[in-house]
Order: sequence, then C-alpha cells, then structure tokens
Amino acid sequence: MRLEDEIKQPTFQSEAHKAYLNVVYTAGWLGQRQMAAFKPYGLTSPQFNVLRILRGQHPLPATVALLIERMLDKTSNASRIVDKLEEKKLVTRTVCPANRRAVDIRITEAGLRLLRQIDEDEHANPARGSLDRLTAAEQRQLNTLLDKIRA
Amino acid sequence: MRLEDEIKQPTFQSEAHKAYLNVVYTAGWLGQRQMAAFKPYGLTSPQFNVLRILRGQHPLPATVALLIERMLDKTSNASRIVDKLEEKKLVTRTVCPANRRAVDIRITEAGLRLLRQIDEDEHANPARGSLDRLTAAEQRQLNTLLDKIRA
DNA sequence: GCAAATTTAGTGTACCTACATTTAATGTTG
DNA sequence: CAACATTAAATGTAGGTACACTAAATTTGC
Repeated sequence: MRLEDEIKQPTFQSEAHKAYLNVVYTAGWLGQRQMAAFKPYGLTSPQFNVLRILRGQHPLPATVALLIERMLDKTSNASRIVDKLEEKKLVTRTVCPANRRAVDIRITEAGLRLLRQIDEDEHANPARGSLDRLTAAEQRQLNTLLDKIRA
Repeated sequence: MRLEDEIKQPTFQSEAHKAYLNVVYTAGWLGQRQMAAFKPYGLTSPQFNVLRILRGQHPLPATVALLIERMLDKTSNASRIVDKLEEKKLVTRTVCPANRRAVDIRITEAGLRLLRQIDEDEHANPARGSLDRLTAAEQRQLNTLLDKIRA
C-alpha cells in the first residue's frame, strides 16, 4: 500500500523525505506483525531475538556484552530483557568463573523447545514472510540501498 | 555499512531474512539519530511528529483521532504525547464545541516558534539527511520496494 | 604492589508502545 | 423517549528504549 494513503499525506517535501518516512513506517509495520505473532508464545520481539542469539551460541554461554553486540537495537537494555527470560525459566544466569564481572547466560531446554515450536509453525512470523513479496533481485536491491543509507 | 558487520552475523538464512532485519535495523539506526537531534530542543520524535501534524492543520484544530490517522506509529498513544506537549505549553486542548466527546488540539505560538527554529537548523535532522546518500532514482526505487512489502 | 582507569552489569528515571478497560457524549432504534 | 450501541478520549498496566549513573571486578601504569 502506498505510504501516501497509509498516513493520509498526499505529498511529501521530497522523495528523500518520503523514503525516510517509508523506512521508519515499514519497520513499524513489520514490528507490529512480529509482536502479534510472538504474543501466543508469551514472548516479545526483543525477547525472541535474545533467545535466538543464545541458541546460536549454545551450548556455549553468552555475556550481556555479546548480546548487545548482536542485537538489532544497540541501546536496548539487554539486562532487563534477560531478567524477563530468566523469570520464565527460558535462560539461566551464572557468574562467569573466568571473569567475575561478566555473567554467563545460557538458553535452557525449555527455551530451545519454545524456539523449535515457533520455527515449526509456518505462520509464526508473517513479518518475515512479507519480504517474500519481493523477488530475490529486489531483496538484494533493497539490502544494497539500506546499507548505503547507513554508509 | 554492511548489516553483517553491524550485527556481527556473517550469514543469513536467506536474502529475504536479511532484508527483513535490514529494514528493522535501519529504521532503528535512523530513529536513534533523529532522537539525538531533537534532544537539544527538549522534544522526542513522537512529540515532534505530532507538532508537525498540528502545524499542518494550523490554524484549524486537530482531534486525537486525526493525529492517530496521520502518525507513523498507529498504536502510539496520542493522548499521552499531547499531555507532554501541553505541559510544555506547545499545544492547547479545548473541548470541541460541536462534539463534546472530541478535543480540539492546537499548536501554540511557542510551538510554531520551536518548529521554525528546528527547521532553520540545517543539522537538526541528520537522519533525514542520510537519505541523501541515495540518488533520486534510488530513493524512488526504495519507496517502490517498501510499498511492495506492505502490499 | 597499589592507586587509578577501565570494563561489565545492573539500576533509576523519563518517555514510549501495546493492548485492555473505562468514562462520557452522541447516535440509533423499538 | 428510554435502552442500547457506538464513538472519542483517557487511563491502567506490562514491557521496552534512551541515557545517566552506580557497583564491583579487573587491568594498567607508576
């Protein structure tokens, strides 16, 4: 759907301004769909993303610093997201023996089971599926353009 | 900068998945820059966006419903954003005489002055300027691709 | 070897989003 | 016109982001 119609704005100052609003609006649009998709599993998007990073490390632990490095949102508060996951018994936290400042965070069996269940549900992530509306060439083009914005 | 490097992930499941992450990551990247740019003026991004909508309506009032319709984030809580702007005397709220359920929201002179000041500062919005790294043709291409994602 | 700097997490506060619920005014309809 | 439904905004609560600050462990440098 055209951005003009979605935010009821018939014209924009410039194509650049429209592109700016379009990136921000589209990310929000995708984010809302992702949030709704994870809700049945009792997870938020940031919680899901942290769990995925931990699965990627498994069976090695991750530290808070490693999570931040790999998260989409660098300023998100990984500590508090891990708090929520720990309350739900999806991760464990233990002081790192080699460096007692750091904390070893590990995904639990329950966490792995939950991710497996989400993976198996084809409808679990309609947000990611939206990208299939683009051809492979268009997806590459989009990646190139976005990388260029952040040059 | 390449997404791979920004989130320290050497490969992705698919080009579609990478494109998905790229849209979300780039929007966050732009959002952080916008937020930092408005900070010196004591505004947050949603507050700025609401002020701009109100200036667009000026001297006519807007209702909360109209703000939501035009905001980038449809589920944001316009009422509470208007609360903050009202505290700062940048907008006024009066019960709409024609429909006493609705509230007429208007930008004040102080609000108009603040927006003028931000407009005049060329460095006020580095986020929007990032889009100038794309050529006009690329900006159009990006808009087309993003609109297609939300088809 | 010890004082100072740095690193690693965690905390406090303000603001925001997501979503359900509430309150009041207005429409609708038998 | 009274009962019910709908509309417009506000509120309550849980979780998240932005950013400054704190506390503890470790590293660095004299």
